[in-house]
Amino acid sequence: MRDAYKVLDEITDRDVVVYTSMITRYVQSGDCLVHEAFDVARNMQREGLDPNRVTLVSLLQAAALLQALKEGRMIHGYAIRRGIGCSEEVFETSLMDMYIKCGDPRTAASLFGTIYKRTVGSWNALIAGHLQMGQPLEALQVISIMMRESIRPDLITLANGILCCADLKILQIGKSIHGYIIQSGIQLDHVATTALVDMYSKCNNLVQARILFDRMEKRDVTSYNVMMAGYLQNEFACEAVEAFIEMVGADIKPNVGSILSLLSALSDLKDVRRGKCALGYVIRHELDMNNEISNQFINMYAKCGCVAYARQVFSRIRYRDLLSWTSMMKGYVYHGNADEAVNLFHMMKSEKLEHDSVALISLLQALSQLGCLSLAKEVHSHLYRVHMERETPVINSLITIYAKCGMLDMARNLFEHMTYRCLTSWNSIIAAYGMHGHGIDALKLFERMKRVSVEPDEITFTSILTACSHSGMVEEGLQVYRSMTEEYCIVPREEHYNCMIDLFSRAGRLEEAFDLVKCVPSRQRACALVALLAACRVYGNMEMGEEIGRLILDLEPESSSAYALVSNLFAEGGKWDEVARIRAMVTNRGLKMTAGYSRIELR
DNA sequence: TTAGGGTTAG
Repeated sequence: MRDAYKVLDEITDRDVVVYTSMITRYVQSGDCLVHEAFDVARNMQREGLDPNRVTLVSLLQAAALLQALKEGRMIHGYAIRRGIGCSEEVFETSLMDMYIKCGDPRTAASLFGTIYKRTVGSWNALIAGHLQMGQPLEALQVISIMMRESIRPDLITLANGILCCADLKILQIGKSIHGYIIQSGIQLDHVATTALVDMYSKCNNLVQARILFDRMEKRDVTSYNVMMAGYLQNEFACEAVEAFIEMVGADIKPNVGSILSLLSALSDLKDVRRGKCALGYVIRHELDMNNEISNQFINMYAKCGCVAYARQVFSRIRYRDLLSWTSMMKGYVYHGNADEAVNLFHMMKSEKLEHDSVALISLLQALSQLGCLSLAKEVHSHLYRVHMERETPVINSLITIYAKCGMLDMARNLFEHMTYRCLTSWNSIIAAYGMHGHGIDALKLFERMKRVSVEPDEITFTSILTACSHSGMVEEGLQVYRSMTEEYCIVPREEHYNCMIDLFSRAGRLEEAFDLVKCVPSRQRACALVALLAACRVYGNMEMGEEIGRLILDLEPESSSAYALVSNLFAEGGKWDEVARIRAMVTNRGLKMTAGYSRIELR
């Protein structure tokens, strides 16, 4: 390239064409030499030569590559003054492209209207502009208008269409675009195939995504990252890790995105061992341990129960951003160390960092654990000062904290005055009534929610069933349970079984409860068994109680509370030999019995 | 062409 420049120097009679070809070459050379294009243009002007349309198109491309909006605007202004390229498709499309890549898609969209004869290129630029503005639906509409005007889309149009469908999770249109590509014999390229993999996995069609991924001739970091993200979105963390291993095995160097997805998968799997390996990998391969990656390490360690490691990573970050603070706070909340989370919030404020609604949510969760009503009220009034009173997730957290602190009226009031109620808002208020033993009100809210066409999810049912169980509403609970499985086709999870077992147990229907326990996978059975054991004591069914007691001890031989429960049961039945035997087991295993406590602030 | 902290239950 430099040699070519020397050649130019040697040409004594330089004209616009020579200069323009130099500029074009610099633009095509790649990122590091692009800025030289502007130098050549300046030299050209110094020699009194005026750039022509081709020169300006190349310079616009340079501005787009360098995201140099200022230079791009200057070129645009120059073109207007000299009347170059106005209403010409190629020139206007280059202008649109420049504005979009420089982050000003609005100007690009307004330029579209001035083009006299539009070609696919100009339509594509408009579509790209909408996509960049985060308007995938508008982009799709442009594609359909374009098709109606009988303009044949090219692969770029179609790939952008696929991206829109991925964003909007519209499988049907995505599939029809894929079908159109096959029918019209357009050869799929690497970028379009990657977009298809992304679209199918975002639309939960992982099988099709993997088929396309496997058919790719050459896979790169991006295609692997897309596949990993697909697995993660569909809760296949194990497969995401395998894809990462496969990528490294194929000698493809992971980038920041790959590491972020890997850490996300490992935190889902709670696999701290491989999490530590990931840290080793980042250090060995001198990957930039930037905030993005550090924050994700904090999340991973916290999710795996290693809050101390998370704190170490947090402490080593030189310039902590909002995400670092919130991730660490969330880690503490997750492990019930709410005091430390509140401390962190204060430390963050003392470092003059502005919080956002997400940080406030973590703070509210911590305050909720501490039963700290006064501070929650402070947060509530603060929301109005900073105009966050309409932020649904924060209000949902407030509903929960008010309910947990005994202020059900306040929770209801917040709920009724919300501008927008999402599914979580309904779940929160139903849970609020449930925890106060107002089963009938919870059911009424459930009916109202259905009337306004909000589809309940598994959490809604957990809350409703808990509410029924706390209010002793066995028949209603059974009806809700049936509607969950039959009407809403929700497969009951462990928590639903536990609710039902609790419901039967409290009502003294011990046999039915015991039958249901058998549906829970044995590893997760302990919780249900404890509830049933308590019921056996209340209803004096010592025979079943003893059987359950033995089952609990088999399942949790290291849990001191399990021994306490079983020993109490035998004590009540006067079986002092058994009591002594269990006490001896506790001593032999070196376990200690600890007393429980609860904490709440008085109003 | 990809990727990051969000509310609810138990």
